[in-house]
Amino acid sequence: MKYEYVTERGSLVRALSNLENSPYVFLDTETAGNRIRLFQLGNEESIFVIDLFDLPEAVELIRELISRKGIVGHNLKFDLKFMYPLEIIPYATFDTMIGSFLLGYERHSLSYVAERLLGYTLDKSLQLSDWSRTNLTKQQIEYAATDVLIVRELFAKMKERLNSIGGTDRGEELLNTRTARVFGLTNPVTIVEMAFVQEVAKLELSGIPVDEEEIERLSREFEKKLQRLIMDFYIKYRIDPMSPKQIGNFLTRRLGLSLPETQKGNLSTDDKTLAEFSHKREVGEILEIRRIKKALDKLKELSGYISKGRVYPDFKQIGAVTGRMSSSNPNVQNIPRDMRSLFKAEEGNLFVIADFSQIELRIAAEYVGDESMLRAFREGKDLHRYTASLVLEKPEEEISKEERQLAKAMNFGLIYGISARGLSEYARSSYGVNLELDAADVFRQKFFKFFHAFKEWHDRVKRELKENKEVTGTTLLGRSYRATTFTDAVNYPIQGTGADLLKLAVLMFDVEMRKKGLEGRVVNLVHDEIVVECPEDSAQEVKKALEHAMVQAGHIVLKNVPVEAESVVNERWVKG
DNA sequence: GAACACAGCG
DNA sequence: ACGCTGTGTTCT
Repeated sequence: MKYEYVTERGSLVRALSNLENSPYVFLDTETAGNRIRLFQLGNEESIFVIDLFDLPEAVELIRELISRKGIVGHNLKFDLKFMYPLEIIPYATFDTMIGSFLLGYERHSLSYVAERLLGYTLDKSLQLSDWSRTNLTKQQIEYAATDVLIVRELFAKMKERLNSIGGTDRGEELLNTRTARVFGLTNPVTIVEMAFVQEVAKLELSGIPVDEEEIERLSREFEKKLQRLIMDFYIKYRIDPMSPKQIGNFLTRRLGLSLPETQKGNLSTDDKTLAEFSHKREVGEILEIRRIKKALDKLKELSGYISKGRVYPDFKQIGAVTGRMSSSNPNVQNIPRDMRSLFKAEEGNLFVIADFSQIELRIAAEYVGDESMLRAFREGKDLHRYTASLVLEKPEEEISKEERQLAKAMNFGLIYGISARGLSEYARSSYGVNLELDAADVFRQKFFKFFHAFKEWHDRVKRELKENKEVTGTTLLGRSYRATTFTDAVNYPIQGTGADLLKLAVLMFDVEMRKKGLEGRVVNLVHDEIVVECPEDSAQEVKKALEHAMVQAGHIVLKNVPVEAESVVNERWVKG
């Protein structure tokens, strides 16, 4: 393999000028301790391994080069998180790991993808070797160069495959972006995901500010409270309230409750099952203990990750096959609504909090082209109320709260692949609406009579699934997935298009902020919601920029239905 | 250590 | 009924 180990100023200058001949460079880094030791940069002909221990001044030159070049690498989030603090910011990004996700491969490590696409077997044992030693071994340097070589070959293959993904007439605007032009990409969702890598790196570097004192105070308070409740419960009943098994037996024997069975034949004691018995003292006590326990778990989770007043979660850019992100360590996408006030902007800053309203239903209406639902959205109707009035055949003004809830269950069922049984179950457990099975079926049929395009869509998916055992779902920006069950097949394009839209909105927000010279950073993303932290003086302008970006993104993805974003400015992460 | 149960979110 | 992650118990 041809590569050059660069440790002197003269060869550095030659190397970097050699890299000028292409709009992008292949890049990898090796880190020692907390910083970058090696920069491996390559083009189609050459690979240079630049040692920052010998050449600290290379940072300036690399910064200048990279600010004008796209970079191609595997899992670039990792490298970018070291590069951003050095103010090395690429002009565009292409990540072969993200490519692997988009092409639906089952694993995404460089070695797996190289094996799968190139037939190579990689030895990664040197990855964890000592990169801080003064003199690196020849093997280490060669190993460092190899990754870039592999990525270079992967890029060509992957780009071709990604560009051959067809099947969308949306997002033509995206062909004019840096990412599309630099790398020659044509599939809109590929363009979005490749550009989005930088957003995820920034998001992780930003972290989220928390009210540390309040979290610690509540932790202590809840800890004490829980200890007491558990102790009292045990003394009274000689039962461990943390054990579902013991609770199941206890409630059956002592209170004579007949509980349904779980998957493994135990007695179910979950919240939904116990809800109807909550008036009984023992059940009430269990539910109270569970409530406190859950809150304490979340407090502990958060407090274990606080560093200088912020938590720094890991975000997976593609955490679900649908393209949604996920968050962990800590998970900041499942914070209980009544605990969100524990997130507090830094002194002098405020949060701007915005979400898309009823976005999945709007997407569904457009996706299947259901004229009656599209019309309802265009007329600004409350869709749940509207559905209730159609199905129950009475004016919208006369729809009760409970009836609206029922219709809401039906509308959601539509997105998840409705069944009469599912509807009946869901209506009861989530909304406390009692609905017999045959009544549910009548409603379901009526529902499909009014939203006829949904009926046709469901039938088409069922038929195709029967014939081919699988159906390829495609989002409005061209993300695709092979579904093997009906519910997956109908849910994927809807949830997936929602993911497309959120990511595009964040990218457009970034552009908007730059254009207006505003300061502010995205600190959390929760599927249809964007949380930004910015200086308090500019919060109103940032709010406008965010709303604008979200609606503009909406116009790119959805052509036949209005998209609405609701936003507030607040010191804490609450909308009220 | 894996599988399950439970609970939080969209 | 769709998509996630964290914690604790229970089973192997």
